[in-house]
Amino acid sequence: MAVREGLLAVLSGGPRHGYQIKTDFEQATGGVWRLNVGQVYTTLDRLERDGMVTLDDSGESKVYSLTENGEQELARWWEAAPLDEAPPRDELMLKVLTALDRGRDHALRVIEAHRTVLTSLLQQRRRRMREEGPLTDSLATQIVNDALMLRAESDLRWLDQCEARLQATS
Amino acid sequence: MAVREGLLAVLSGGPRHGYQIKTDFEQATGGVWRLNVGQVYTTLDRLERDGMVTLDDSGESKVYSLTENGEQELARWWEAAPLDEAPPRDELMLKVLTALDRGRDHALRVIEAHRTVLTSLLQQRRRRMREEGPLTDSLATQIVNDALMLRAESDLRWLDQCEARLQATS
DNA sequence: ACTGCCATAGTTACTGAGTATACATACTCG
DNA sequence: CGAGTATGTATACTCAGTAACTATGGCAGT
Repeated sequence: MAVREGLLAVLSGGPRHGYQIKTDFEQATGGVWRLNVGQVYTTLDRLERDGMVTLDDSGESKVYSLTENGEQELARWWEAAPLDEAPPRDELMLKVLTALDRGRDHALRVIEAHRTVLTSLLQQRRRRMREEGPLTDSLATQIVNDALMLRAESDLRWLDQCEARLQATS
Repeated sequence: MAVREGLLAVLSGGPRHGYQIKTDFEQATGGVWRLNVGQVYTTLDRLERDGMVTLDDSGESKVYSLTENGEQELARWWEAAPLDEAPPRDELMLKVLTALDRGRDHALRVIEAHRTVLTSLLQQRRRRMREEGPLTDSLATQIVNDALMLRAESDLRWLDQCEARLQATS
């Protein structure tokens, strides 16, 4: 349920219609998260049903606006940190864990393969960031790239740690 | 599509029935990822439809086994690193990005709130890991905890970096 | 012996996330 | 002027995930 709140956030900048919400959302995320139009409209339908937005159908196009409820919901989302939530299912983690079930050696191979790819991916991103980033990228894009790189670094560190733990038990 | 492959991975350990697949999967992930039974069976239905597993209905309970196709698919999944994939939608990132759209100050408040919570969460996990971990936890649980802590650290570093970038543009 | 609880085993119906595609109109570039 | 592209909306579909139900067998306590 993140797109839902994302759309509310866009609408907090003022009423707009579906297509515009989509493009605004994509721009806010520096273009990394594309939205399918269909998803926007169905999500808006649900938001309307739940009293978070209202629809003005009278003009040419359908214009959505935030309601009081919607604003409160949005404010809660921005403030609230997800303390108790179950950790998001992570594909890399799942791969290693299931591979581990099939034996230490298999897990080590999976770790190695992913480390190689992740490393080169990270280097590419670093280079791109150094060369073009500061000149061409918006603040949003820079922030997104920071996140992607830090995430990749953290994944790599984790792979190393997994390997260490596996070798300790051999 | 991670549960799908997760179930295949469990089945690669030998034929078993739905409920057992569920419990095995949960055990493999150190108990952090619970599966709803319904999801297991519907996913197995799709896997059967796609020729990844076969169902033996003759006995008391329904026993699923991997097919050739299923094994190949699974091997591909374990080997292949997701190079070109779109970055996973991350709730924290989305919060900060949309908040940024509503103004620098708002973004700074959101960052600050999340940093506080994340920091204490991380400390809790660190303490738990130091005190109980090595004695009671399985290898899977330890590995999962590693991932959660590294992820939290990376998120914190990212929040710091966001703040720095925001203050640089003020 | 009975009762209630828990684990095992499976089914069904539902919501929500996400994709593909169809169908308009309008602008714009060669 | 026509082809392509941007804007705008709608609908049908698959997959992910949850809730709630049935049913059976064991076993713990009274």
